[in-house]
Amino acid sequence: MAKRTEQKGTIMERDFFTDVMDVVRQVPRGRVTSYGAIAKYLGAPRSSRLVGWSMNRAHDVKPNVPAHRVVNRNGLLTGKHHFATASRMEELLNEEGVKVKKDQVLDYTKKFWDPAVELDM
DNA sequence: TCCATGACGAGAT
DNA sequence: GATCTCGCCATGG
Repeated sequence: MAKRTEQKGTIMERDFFTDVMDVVRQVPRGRVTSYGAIAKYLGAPRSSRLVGWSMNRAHDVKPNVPAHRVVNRNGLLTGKHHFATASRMEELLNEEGVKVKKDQVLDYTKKFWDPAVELDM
């Protein structure tokens, strides 16, 4: 796990990007999380956009990053257009048992996986 | 250097 | 409950 800081402002002491990748890789199969949840876990609850920014550069990262398990706070597959094909994200989720309807994760609240709760705190 | 943009989110209207 | 507005911070023109 990446080193974190409670202090807002010193959060970038370590690659925010790497932190995001680390958290996303820990999302279990069949579960999803949100950009905001990750941002919050990393100590930057207001910087969810940075999470999205990081995800944009996650396609090349060596250890596979299950980016399809990250959706926005509404359980909407807002990042599907950044995958190889627009249907790739939905396919991957379905394979893991996460049903998707119209870019919307069904039972989102049940499938939701909050790192801040599931990991430590 | 200033401005617009973005896989977002929360609060206000 | 649908929309709008603003905050966040890195990037690119």
